[in-house]
Amino acid sequence: MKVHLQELVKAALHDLVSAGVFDLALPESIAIDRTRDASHGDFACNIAMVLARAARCKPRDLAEKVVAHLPKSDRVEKVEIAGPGFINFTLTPAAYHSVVGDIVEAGEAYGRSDIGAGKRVQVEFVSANPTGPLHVGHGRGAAYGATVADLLAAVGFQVHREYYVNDAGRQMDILATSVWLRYLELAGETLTFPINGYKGDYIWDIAADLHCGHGDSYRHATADVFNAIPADEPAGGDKEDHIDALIMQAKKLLGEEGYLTFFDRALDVILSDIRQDLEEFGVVYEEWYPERSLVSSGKVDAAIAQLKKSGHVYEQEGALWFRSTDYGDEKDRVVVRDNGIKTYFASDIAYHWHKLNRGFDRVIDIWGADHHGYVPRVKAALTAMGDKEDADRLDVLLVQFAILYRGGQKAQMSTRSGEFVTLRELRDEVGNDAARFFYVMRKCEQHMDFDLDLAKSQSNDNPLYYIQYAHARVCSVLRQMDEKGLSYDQGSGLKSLNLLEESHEQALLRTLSRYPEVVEAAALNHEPHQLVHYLREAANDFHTYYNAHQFLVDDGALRDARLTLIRAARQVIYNGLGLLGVSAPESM
RNA sequence: GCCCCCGUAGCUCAGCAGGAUAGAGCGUCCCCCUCCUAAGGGGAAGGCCACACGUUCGAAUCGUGUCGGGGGCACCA
Repeated sequence: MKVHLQELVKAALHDLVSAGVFDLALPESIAIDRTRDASHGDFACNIAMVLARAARCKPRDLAEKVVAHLPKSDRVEKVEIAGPGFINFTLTPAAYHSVVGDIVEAGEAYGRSDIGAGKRVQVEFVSANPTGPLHVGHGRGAAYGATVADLLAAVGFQVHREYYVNDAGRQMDILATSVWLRYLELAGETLTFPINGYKGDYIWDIAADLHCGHGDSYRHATADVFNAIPADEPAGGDKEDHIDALIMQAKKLLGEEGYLTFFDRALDVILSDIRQDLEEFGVVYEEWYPERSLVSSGKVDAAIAQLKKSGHVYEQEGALWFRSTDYGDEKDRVVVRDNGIKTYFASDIAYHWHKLNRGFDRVIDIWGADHHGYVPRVKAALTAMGDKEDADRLDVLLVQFAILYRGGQKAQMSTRSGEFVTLRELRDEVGNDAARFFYVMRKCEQHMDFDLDLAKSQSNDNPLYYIQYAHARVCSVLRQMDEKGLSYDQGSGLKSLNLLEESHEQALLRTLSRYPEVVEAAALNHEPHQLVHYLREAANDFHTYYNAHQFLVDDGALRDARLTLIRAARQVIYNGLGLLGVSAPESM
């Protein structure tokens, strides 16, 4: 529709210029916007104000000339000039009636498009360290990432969803060591658990499982384990030195094979738990990309070599530094520590470098907002290694924290304390639908207060129920129709749409026609919340209509028309909820 | 100190590639079922869009600065 109006205006301007009325360059694009107020018609064009200066003409006069030269269109009922020089278009009812046909014809595909033109987009999200169950902070990234990915797929992008598994590095060693220490306790040893170890119940579970399977074969006396280990923090030492020494001790006492038994089991159990959790949440991936494969295949070394080749690398005090300040970072960053261990930054560079070389047109990372300082240095490295355009293909979307409130009380979410609220607990409490919906209700850069009581409430306070109820209500009407022995004929309904003359019907039609634009905007701007708000409006239009008019009327043609309309509304709500990963119940 | 996000109705938030009287939900106050689920609908009250300058025909929207809230600034991952 917008395109149609743009063409009309363009044609009018072309006429005016070629007739020599104005001497100006035709604008690249002509803005046609939905009006906010129905008294301004359906669409408005501001072109007269934009061109007024160049045309040396008052906006309203210019607008009048444009209107006079507009080609005729059967979809436009009237054109008015208003305010400072807006050209307002009011569409004919027939123009809106065609929307119903479009929806009926497209069904579940209504709202989908191919503007993505099959371009390959990778969306990497969650990627939480496999050191414990997902908590509610990860949940927001999961819901947001999954929805953004689905939206992009809906508008024609070829989407590759990926979870980067940080299964190498120090945190994993701390995990393996934590499990071993718990195992020792189960085997009968008495020890003081390190302050920096993982203390969650799931560590005990994994340890118990291993103790069950292997008995005491990995048992060592506490005295040997803690022999020559520097003191932990409560004892006046450094907690980092303490845990690092314990890791070394575990590797030494257990040997490579024994150590890997603990390491692999912990990783397996936790990763499959995460995978299952996400699957139950409706979040699935095309690929789980292990950091270990990056290391073992030599990609990290290759990346470092590439970085060296760029000339932006130097050695200082035994460490290898990347001069990221050359690219506007505030300080240089270490890539290889003086003890020879590569930093997390090194594998991250390698991962992203490799990602950009995997043939994606666009790469989207979804990170927690606490990582924002990381963006410039990753981009700096990619720019140094390739060219600027490579780095520009990477979009990093930062998701702010979600804070849970239960009865006004803030919930803990520290992975280390063992007293966090897990995603699974949240899902059990409010259900998958409410969790998915509430997480994407706010734009991602907005700090979010997640009100558990509201998400659980089955009342009109809860926007999710309001939308789902609209869907269920249509289903209910159709059930009533059967019970009353009334007939419905879609073909007749489509032919009788001209009977839909009520203002409520016009309003609903107008809203339904917007759906494809909303999906497109939500996808391209990575803003699922736009779809949430739209669905609420659509549900509102439907509920209002429901209250104002009877659908199951005696007049067969009118009944067919109205039922066709509300079935179209149901389809749009169904499609929209589907994109949000939320169910559309047939009865409530 | 530097960087990121936020500051719109009592509360939670839309609106922000500039546009015509600033919107919704909740809460408050009225009203609507002999009728397809009242888990609904209609109406009222409620705002110097944090503040100040600037750009513009036009600023909640763009720019700069100030103030307030949240977060981040390791040879950790």
